[in-house]
Amino acid sequence: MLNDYSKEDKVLLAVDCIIFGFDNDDLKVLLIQRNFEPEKGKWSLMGGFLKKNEVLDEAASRILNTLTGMNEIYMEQLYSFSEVDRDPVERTISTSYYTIINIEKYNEELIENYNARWFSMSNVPHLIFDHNIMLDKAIKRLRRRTSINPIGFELLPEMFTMRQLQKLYEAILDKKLDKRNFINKINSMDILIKLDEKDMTSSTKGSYLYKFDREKYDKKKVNNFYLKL
Amino acid sequence: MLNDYSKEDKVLLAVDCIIFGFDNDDLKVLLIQRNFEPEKGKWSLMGGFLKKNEVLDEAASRILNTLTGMNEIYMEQLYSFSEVDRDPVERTISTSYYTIINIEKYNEELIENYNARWFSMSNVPHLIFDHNIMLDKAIKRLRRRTSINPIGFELLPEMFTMRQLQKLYEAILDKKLDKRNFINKINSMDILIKLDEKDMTSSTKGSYLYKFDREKYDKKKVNNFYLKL
DNA sequence: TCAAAAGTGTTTATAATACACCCATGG
DNA sequence: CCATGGGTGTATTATAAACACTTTTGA
Repeated sequence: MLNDYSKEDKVLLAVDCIIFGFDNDDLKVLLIQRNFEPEKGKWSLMGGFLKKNEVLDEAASRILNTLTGMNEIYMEQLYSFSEVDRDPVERTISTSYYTIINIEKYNEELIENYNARWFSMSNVPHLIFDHNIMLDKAIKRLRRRTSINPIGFELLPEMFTMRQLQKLYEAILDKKLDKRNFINKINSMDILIKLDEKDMTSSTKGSYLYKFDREKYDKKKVNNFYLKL
Repeated sequence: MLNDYSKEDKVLLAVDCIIFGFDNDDLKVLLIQRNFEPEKGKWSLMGGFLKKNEVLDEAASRILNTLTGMNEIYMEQLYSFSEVDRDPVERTISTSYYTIINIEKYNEELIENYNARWFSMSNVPHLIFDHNIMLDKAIKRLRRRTSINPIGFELLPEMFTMRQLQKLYEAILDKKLDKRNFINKINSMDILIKLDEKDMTSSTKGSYLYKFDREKYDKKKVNNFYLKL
């Protein structure tokens, strides 16, 4: 008995990227308007096909880079979608990835090439194929993750105020959080450094700036600290 | 601009199944000893290739059925593994699925055809390819899931004692639980029906039998009740 | 001087954990 | 009559949630 790989069916393997962004207020998702068939003119997630010598993580990064010009952004694998007719052209399996990026750091030009636009999560259009399902799964996963692992490093300026951080969490979780409870919680994790500087742009009083303590963060991450919000 | 699918690389897409079982004491995993190349004679997860007109979930069920004869078992997609050289014969992506079954319900004959054996989790051999990594990811996921969603329906006889249920949780989580706290926790979920019958096999006093209240369970499941153990 | 956002602690409620003794029965 | 596993409740601790007033300063 021998496994003869040659008689097995091969398939196309696509990678679709759910790119979340945060603009100080709102959680948004980056969508492209397809200027190619099938479904030309419709909105869609950015995607591409896995190449022969590429692992899925690399493909996801490549696709993110193609659209935004960004590099070295952590992307997390979400799920593999395999409905037989999900792509009308040809049988295609899609492994989806998601990430959340700083909305101000993308490359405008690149985005324009793809007719890309940021959409508020409350205002997402109908997407091609099963992309709405992917997006829905991604936001649920992002919320669950946010409650377990602190996020934010990549999504905020190097220095940020507690208020910005809180707004990020509120945008992801889609609920208001109590200011005092939030600060207590974050402080109890002990992974931020409070700076002497203040950010004066948001109020007359100004608010203290913080930065992440990467070292402490890495040490604690090992045990996956649990953050309930 | 048009997407020409024909110039894209196609790949083999495998599905590997992590089949956990529970034998009243121990959490085990079902492995096969390969009687085919590559890696003939070595231990491995049961797997197969996705067929042209099959979705991944179906492939996973088919593979489980081939090995155990079992049907209609819920399998959960775990992760897609894509290292370029993970399979030495040919580029193969593998989407892994896991499940946990009642160890007494499998079909002996089928299992023998595949030289399959149940291994205690504490005693897993070296597996081919990246299968040890898959297994590790699966057990972690199973543990996390167990803390969030009650499991057990499919893994226990229709009627079971609190002690059996506790042992199942202990086997999955790999830690001892307090008897009284466990019962309180389970009761607070309010998804079990306590029967008048007792199971007399495990002690002289006998212990009450319970069964799942499927209706209540389905109602509550919607909100994903949280069970911390 | 006032509007707008920042900063700050305590109390209450809920959830998790720790813990020990009696019960029933077959051998 | 005793060894074995089954059954039961409370007190303590830890975590989460609710809650309101004062501060600063530029316009």
